Amino acid sequence: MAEQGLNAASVGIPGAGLGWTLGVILRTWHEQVEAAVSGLPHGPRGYQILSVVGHSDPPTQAQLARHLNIDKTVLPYIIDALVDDGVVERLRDPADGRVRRIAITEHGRTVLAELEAKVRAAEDTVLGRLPGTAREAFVANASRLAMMIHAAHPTVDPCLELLDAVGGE
Amino acid sequence: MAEQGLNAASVGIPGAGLGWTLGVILRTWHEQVEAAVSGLPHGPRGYQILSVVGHSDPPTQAQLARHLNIDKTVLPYIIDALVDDGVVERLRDPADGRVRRIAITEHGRTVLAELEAKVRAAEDTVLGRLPGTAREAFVANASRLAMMIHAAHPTVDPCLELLDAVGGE
DNA sequence: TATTGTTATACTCTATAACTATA
DNA sequence: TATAGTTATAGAGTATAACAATA
Repeated sequence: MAEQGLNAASVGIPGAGLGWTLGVILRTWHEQVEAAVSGLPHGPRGYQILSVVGHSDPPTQAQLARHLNIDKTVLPYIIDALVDDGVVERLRDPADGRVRRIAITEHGRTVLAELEAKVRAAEDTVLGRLPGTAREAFVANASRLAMMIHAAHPTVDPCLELLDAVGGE
Repeated sequence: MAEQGLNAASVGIPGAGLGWTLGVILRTWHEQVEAAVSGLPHGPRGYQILSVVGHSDPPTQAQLARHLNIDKTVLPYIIDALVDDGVVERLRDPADGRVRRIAITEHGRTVLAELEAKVRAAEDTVLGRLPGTAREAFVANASRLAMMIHAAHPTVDPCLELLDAVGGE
């Protein structure tokens, strides 16, 4: 019981490489944000949807599924819960009777504003351990990398405008 | 069907913030590494265990579970599969009859060496989109952050020696 | 009494398939 | 024929609870 940690011989491969590193950070983010957005249905998932819907023209469910990498078969349940909560609504597209566009409601905007403040605070507790410049560099590099990956992925939406705005190659 | 992507209005919150960013990167890592280590039981999970065991003194199962954030009840199944594969073995600890220390076998060392080369290549396809300096900065910052989080987490192993080697505060 | 390892069970999340309505 | 959305079902992954062995 004296020794609880792993031997220092693992310095060469801290934890177990990049996957361990990203896993630790993402898991912490998830825990913090889950606590921050408790109340909203489906926690971080529901928040991500509300956030996208709140900052873009009403997307279709298929677009949301592709963008957030959520299976299209689980989206209806989450959307239903968010509609019941009164933060989003389903709009019929006059141009295409098949699609349902997800729009944020007025109430949803106020909820989103509150949650964004809480999430910012939650992310501060995660990233705040890094000095300012390192933190900014980390977020910028991660964003850039994720958007390049996302843009290159054949099955998901291009998001090329975003890429240009950030400087992908 | 003309427009497939999301509106550029979401530039302010690319995707849906930090969670989206880390999720995209980690998911891509997982896909690539899963393909790279196919053959080893339990894919990336099995690889992470083999990697830790191959680079440290034989840890107990409880230590492995805490370090890799795997529930202690699923570890026996994974270890069983790795033992059946002949890459690790369970050793009894002379000092404590309860614990089973997991050690890599000779065969396991050759398998690990091969897999590490494949994983390095897989990670290159993930991170290779970033220019060299940005990539190094990203990995260094991510590592540092993850180790600080890990060290601060009360329920997991301290790993303080690792932290010192990298420069935590 | 607490801890390591194990097993069995239940629960959650995700993926598969099939159906409708539109195009 | 193909796509958007929905539903029901099956599977993988994860957590909960209980147990034996040891400290």
